[in-house]
Amino acid sequence: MNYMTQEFGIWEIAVLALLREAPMHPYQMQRLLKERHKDEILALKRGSLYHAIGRLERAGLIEVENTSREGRRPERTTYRIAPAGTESLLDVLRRIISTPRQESSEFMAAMSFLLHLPPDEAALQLAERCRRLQWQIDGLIAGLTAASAHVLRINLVESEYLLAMLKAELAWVGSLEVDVRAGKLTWNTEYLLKGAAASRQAAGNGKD
Amino acid sequence: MNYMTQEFGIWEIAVLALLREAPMHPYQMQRLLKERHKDEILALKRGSLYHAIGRLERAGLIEVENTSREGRRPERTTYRIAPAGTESLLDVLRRIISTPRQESSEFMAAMSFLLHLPPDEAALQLAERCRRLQWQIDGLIAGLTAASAHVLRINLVESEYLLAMLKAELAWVGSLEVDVRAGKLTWNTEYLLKGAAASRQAAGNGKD
DNA sequence: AGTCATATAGTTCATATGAACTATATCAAA
DNA sequence: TTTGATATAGTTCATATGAACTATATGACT
Repeated sequence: MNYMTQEFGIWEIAVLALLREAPMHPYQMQRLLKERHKDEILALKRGSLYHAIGRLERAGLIEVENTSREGRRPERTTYRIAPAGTESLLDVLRRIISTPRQESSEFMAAMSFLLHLPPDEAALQLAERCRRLQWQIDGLIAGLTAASAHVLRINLVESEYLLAMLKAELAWVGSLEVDVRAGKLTWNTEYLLKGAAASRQAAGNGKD
Repeated sequence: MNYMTQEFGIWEIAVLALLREAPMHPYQMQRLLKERHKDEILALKRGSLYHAIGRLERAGLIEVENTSREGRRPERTTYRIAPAGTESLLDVLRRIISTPRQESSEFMAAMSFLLHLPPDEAALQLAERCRRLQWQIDGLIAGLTAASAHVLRINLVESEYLLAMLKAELAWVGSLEVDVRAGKLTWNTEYLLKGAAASRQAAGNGKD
């Protein structure tokens, strides 16, 4: 009933979704995703496409329809989705939507170790992030406004989501910066690093 | 001035940050991160730690302090941070904080292809996600409240960030579900898939 | 005394990733 | 007409990832 639903990456989902529209060859998938600006938003690296296709084929989720050649260009292999592929696609979509997962982000890591920067430096970088988030938001809004004239809303939900998340992040980062600048949140890097080491030693350098 | 600042993963940052507190061996890093619940929030897989350490050592950012052995257990190698390591750590932190990056998430991919599910099914899964997000939020708030009694706020910022993001996601997913349930946002999967294929063919099956 | 779970400490290996490369065709400008 | 940019279409290969494995020690419980 579910085939290999676990090990799905983003490329696998994209490939199955595209092949559900019509059979096509890998290069066409790239063009289509680019045309629809999904490549930026999903951060797809083209080099990984052919690997994903290989995996899907081995799993029996897609099939070769035919191979053709124009002039002396490389051969084009056209794929189509298999019935199992459609089922798998819907399975993963259901699972991903229903089940939030803790995906690790660089920024969370940086926040985890924020105390390594002195407060004034931290405030500076946070302010810069705010500026760039605002640019991104402005750009995204412009794009959404332009697109909504000729694209159905269902095809823009991922951008709406991204926009909501960027706005929330901007608000949070902004408020953190304010707290740091106002001294409402502050710290002493030297002290914390020494302190942590000392308390660990006091605790017998071992178990908590 | 900046050494290999680009290819830093989350493990690299964690290792440098920990070694800045005191020299220690890899296993102790794991324990410390677990003790501080950073491992969950950063989604660190322990198998990758030793690889990260190898890279950092080759890059000259950390150094072996000594190796010891207790009984017949495997050897423990204690590392310390090199001056270049401290600089690199601060460099990456500054860069990551100041520069938002589009990191690709599963959920964004699912939203990109939401039209593959029929609207009522989509609403169902979105509702389930809301429920689980709410649990996560409740748990996180409980954890934060408990921790704030004996942990400095600077050591909890990443959880505050996560909380803000989860709340924003819950709000957005909730409003999307409402829109779908109310028919304010709806779609016809069959029609859209056929339509997309047809319009591509009309456009000469090629360049846009 | 024996078994079971857990902590200690790290290694191996199959698989995944993505930057760079290969090679041709086409069109525009100089 | 030669150069240079871009589109076409996919492959290679060094490196990264992480699940599973190795092997001992310790304490708990039966």
